[in-house]
Amino acid sequence: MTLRVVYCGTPDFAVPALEALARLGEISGERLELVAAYTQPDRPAGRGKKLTASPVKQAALELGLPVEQPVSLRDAAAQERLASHRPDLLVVAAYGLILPPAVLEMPRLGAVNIHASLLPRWRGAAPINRAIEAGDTATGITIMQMEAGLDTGPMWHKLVEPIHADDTAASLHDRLAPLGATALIEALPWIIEGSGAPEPQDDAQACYAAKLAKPEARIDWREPADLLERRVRAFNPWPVAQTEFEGKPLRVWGARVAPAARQGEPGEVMELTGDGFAVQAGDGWLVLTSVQRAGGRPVSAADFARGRSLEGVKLG
RNA sequence: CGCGGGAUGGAGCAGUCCGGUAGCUCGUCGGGCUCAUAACCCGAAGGUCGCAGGUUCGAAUCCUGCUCCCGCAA
Repeated sequence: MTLRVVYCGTPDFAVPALEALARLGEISGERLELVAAYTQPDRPAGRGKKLTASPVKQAALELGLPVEQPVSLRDAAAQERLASHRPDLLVVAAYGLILPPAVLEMPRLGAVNIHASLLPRWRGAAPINRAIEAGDTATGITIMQMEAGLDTGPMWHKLVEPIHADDTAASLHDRLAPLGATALIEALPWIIEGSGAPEPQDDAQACYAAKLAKPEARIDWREPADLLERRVRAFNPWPVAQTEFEGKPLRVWGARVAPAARQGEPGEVMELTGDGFAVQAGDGWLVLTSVQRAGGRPVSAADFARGRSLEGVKLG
């Protein structure tokens, strides 16, 4: 008996699970065969707008898997194409395309999703970032059976991962991505054998992780320092918390909260510290420790402060 | 050919438009002051100004080509 698996994913987060599946070989006495990788179409990206393949596509090609990149799975042609792979199971991780009911019902075992939060908390597109922004002390991975709603399906498995005080979206992502692979492999036997029923989500506990948008990266200095500090971490590595210095964007890669020794205008540079410089926020000071101006590489805020007079300058 | 910024002693920058052998804030090293100090004072070392070519009496500065780094946009 062979279990035919189609993998659907796009960004880096989805790569470890794909590679883990490829390594698996067999599961529950069945031969596991990855028959195709679905990923989003190549997009113009980077300077020069060169067409760029998604991380999942690159990984799939290295694994020698057939790659499919439909623009949508809503139309009959794309669905027929998928059916031609005769999947027994769809494994989905940050794919970025909507899977219509016809697709979810096509494989014998349906579709399972690797989601980077402890559902029902943080359903949606940016669970890692929103967990940090909200100040959660733990998050994790949920393996769930997909249904028509957005991340609403019953849950097969969860693994918890603590969020450290200095975690950025980047560092947390790098722990969750392999954890997602682990969780998937652990849950796979139950899914295949249908042993035990997945646990339904309690909708009353649900909250949504809205997709990140560039405009919200702009720092509003009237907001409290502790929230700004969390956003700095939540928006690293993208879109990166940002303010304005001398009329040009200044990205903030690192910051910490400090009590206000004096009260200034929101955005005003209050004093230089050993590790950077303190800026007046709505409540308390935000000490910037790592910044990057347009055209430059990220530098420590202490370095940035050398060769400029910053005190009294207003950011914003 | 998407738009744009940058490359100057160990670090961060100024100087480039208006060519004339390099400056600032730090760091480092030596000395001094001090009970003491990441504070202060004095002094020193350290740069073929990204690479190659051109113009010129003379190029960090002007022209051409190249390499590398980065912001916007996606």
